[in-house]
Amino acid sequence: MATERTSDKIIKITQELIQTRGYSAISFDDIAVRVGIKKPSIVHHFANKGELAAAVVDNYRSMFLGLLAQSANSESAARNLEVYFQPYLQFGESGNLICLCGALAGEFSALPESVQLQVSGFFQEQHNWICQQISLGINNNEFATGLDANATATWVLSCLQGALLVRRAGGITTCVEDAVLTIKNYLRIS
Amino acid sequence: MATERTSDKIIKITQELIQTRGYSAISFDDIAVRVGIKKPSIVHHFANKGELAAAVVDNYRSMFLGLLAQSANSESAARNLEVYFQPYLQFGESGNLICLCGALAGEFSALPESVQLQVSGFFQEQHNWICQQISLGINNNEFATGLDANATATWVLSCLQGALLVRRAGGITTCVEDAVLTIKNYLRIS
DNA sequence: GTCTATAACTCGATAGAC
DNA sequence: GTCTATCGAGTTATAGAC
Repeated sequence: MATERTSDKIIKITQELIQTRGYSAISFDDIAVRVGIKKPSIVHHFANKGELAAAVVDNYRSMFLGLLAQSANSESAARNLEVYFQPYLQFGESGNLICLCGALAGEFSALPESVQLQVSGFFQEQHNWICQQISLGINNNEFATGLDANATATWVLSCLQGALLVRRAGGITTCVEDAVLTIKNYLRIS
Repeated sequence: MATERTSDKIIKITQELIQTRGYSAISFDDIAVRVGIKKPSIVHHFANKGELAAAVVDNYRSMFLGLLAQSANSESAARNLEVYFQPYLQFGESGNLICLCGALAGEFSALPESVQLQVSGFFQEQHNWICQQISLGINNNEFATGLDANATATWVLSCLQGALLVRRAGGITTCVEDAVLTIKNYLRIS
């Protein structure tokens, strides 16, 4: 395996730091120490903090969509949603990780505009993807009848994001599993 | 009406700032300018930034519980939950406010311990209150049978918190209303 | 591509006058 | 209780050597 590129290491470490501590609370030094370089080397790869954060979110979005394109492309909406739940369940198991964009959403007004746009884009594309799956499940007769695909999709996204928040800050360990079970119950997935 | 005390003004302004920008991104100067005083005057009322934030959350918890004790003490769980939804719906309508503790949860690991304890306490007492209402509604035959009160309560809290996040950061304006409607559907409140 | 050194700034917090 | 003045630490970002 080729040695990981420095810029990729920076992105990976920064993502983890934002997921635990947020954007405003982390510094170039926090990142540099963990990557094993010095502060100015980060600026060589990313012009400033905002550009770095925007690149981190952009990478996260690609990863997320890539996973879905690869593993959630079956004709069963229920099976596709099962894949979708996995990252949330994994973050939940970690105990102190929340969704990257959920963390950034908490301090939204304090973010540089380029980061705000990336975060908004994440939520919108997630919403679109879920919406497509709900529609598929309704047409397939996999899900309960009479569902509003759009409203159901916003709700699914909301309760997964919120579950990670409440799990970590409230110490309520079953949050994500409870959210997933409730979603399945509501959609009538056995 | 008596003139508002400076310490109360500081708490009120700080709450709004955290709800929009988070904890790490705001400074004593941001607060002082809005209150109409200078930085050092804040330290006269609150020894340091952590103590101020802890006081803000403490005040928020009292306000929230006070509202519930006053307006949500009927024998109908459905009616009590209706009161509970109001602050979330109001934050949602504002467009850029989220729950104070939802904002703080996003940067949880970066908070001073005294603030973390307050935030954890908020989520736990909210969870307890909702849990009591769900149990009441089950015993009253107001809600669907077979509900797990504890898991349902975590889910209700999660999806309201998440709805505020997704609403603001994703620009999806119907989020909170969708969450409330879905909760009612799930519990079988007409 | 990484480093040392440092500029320019902002932060939380303190000292002490009024 | 509020102020001016300031400290010391930490911040992003830059300059320039290697």
